[in-house]
Amino acid sequence: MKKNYHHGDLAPELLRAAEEELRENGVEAFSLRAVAKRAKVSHGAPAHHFKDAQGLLTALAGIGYERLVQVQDKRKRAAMADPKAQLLASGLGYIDFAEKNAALFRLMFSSERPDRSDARLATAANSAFHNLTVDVGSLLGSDPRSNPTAMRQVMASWAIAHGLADLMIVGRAERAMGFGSMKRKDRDEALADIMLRAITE
Amino acid sequence: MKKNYHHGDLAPELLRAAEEELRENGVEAFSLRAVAKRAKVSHGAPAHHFKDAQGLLTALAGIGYERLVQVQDKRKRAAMADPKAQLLASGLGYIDFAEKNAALFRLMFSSERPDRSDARLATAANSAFHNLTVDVGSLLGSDPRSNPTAMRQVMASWAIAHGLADLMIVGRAERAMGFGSMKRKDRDEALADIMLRAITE
DNA sequence: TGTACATCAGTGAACGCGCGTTCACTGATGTAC
DNA sequence: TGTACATCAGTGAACGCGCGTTCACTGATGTAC
Repeated sequence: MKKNYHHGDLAPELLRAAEEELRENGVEAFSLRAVAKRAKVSHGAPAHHFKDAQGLLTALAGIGYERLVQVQDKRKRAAMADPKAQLLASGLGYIDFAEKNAALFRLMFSSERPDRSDARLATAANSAFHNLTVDVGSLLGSDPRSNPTAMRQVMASWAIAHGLADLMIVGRAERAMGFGSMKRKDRDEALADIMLRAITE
Repeated sequence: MKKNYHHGDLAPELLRAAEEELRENGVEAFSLRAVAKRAKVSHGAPAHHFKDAQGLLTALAGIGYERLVQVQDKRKRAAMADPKAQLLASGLGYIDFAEKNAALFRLMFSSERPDRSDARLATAANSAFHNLTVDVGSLLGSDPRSNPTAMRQVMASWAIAHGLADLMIVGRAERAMGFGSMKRKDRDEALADIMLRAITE
């Protein structure tokens, strides 16, 4: 690749670098200068693309939600078509994403750094939730948004997947269940069994 | 209170100040100097009681787990004696604690700052988990540690409470369920209903 | 009870560091004519 | 196709800030005799 004075495509490059920084050093140690350095660009350059560190992290969190949905969709396509299997696939995708992108998951759900009032971020975050609502809707055969009981089922499905994901990231589920020594398929089965308990038709 | 050169009881005072800092500014903005300032002590003083910021946060996280168990126990004492009610009370206490101590909860479960290999912290963290195991044990009438299926029930109970708690802190459960406009008792009922879905006898 | 002395628990100045942000600059690119 | 010029997207020096940590110090407390 030619070494230009102008990078040409710095914005996505910064996002990539930011994600790597996050992965290696965690949300709490995140710094804009380190991102610029990793992107091999002076530390003043990001200002031309993102207002500040918060702007960059907000964009990155948004991308995270989009990728979360992608991971879930991939799982769903590989699963059986019946509503319960689809809902489980969503949950497994959720956990899968969290495990493989722990720091990003943290940024998305537990960090104060992204600007949660940002419209694009809110849209991306809601779309993941919306998918879940649809899944539960087809399981129950009704639109959850008009039905408080169904809404609780949505919440239960989300909470158990989210709880498992979050506890797995800290290593607490590992200690309790010993996932580490299990084959991937067995682990998924165990997780599905656990989530299934929170899914009532 | 007399204004002494020696504070006399600085260690607990620092822990109190640290918790206030956490509450007001969040984990990500935590600094030792701010804690010292809040405790009305020079910024060099904490070194006599805690090795560094990590030491202070590790101790604080440990205290958090102890308080979590206390909140749960209080709820359990106020609940019916049957195992299912006890388990639900544990869950409601968990959520209650998380809501009222959001930043501390984050420190305990999602932060990289405490030293997770610290023996006291590990003990405190495990004790909360142990209580849960006991509750599920008396619900199922067997010791979960010798029974993989029961262990999954433990994990399900924990995950749904943890997931609800974490999602409530970020305000996501709020948006879905509208807890804000509910009376405390109704809200607890809704939460119990959701958690109940993950509890199979 | 009094004195000498060790230890404890603070103070505050000093250090070096990485941070975000600003700004004058400059090379590269795109556009008008 | 060539030239002039505006705009874009970088550079790198400079700034002020809060941070953690160190260290010589000093006031308060506890203990031995």
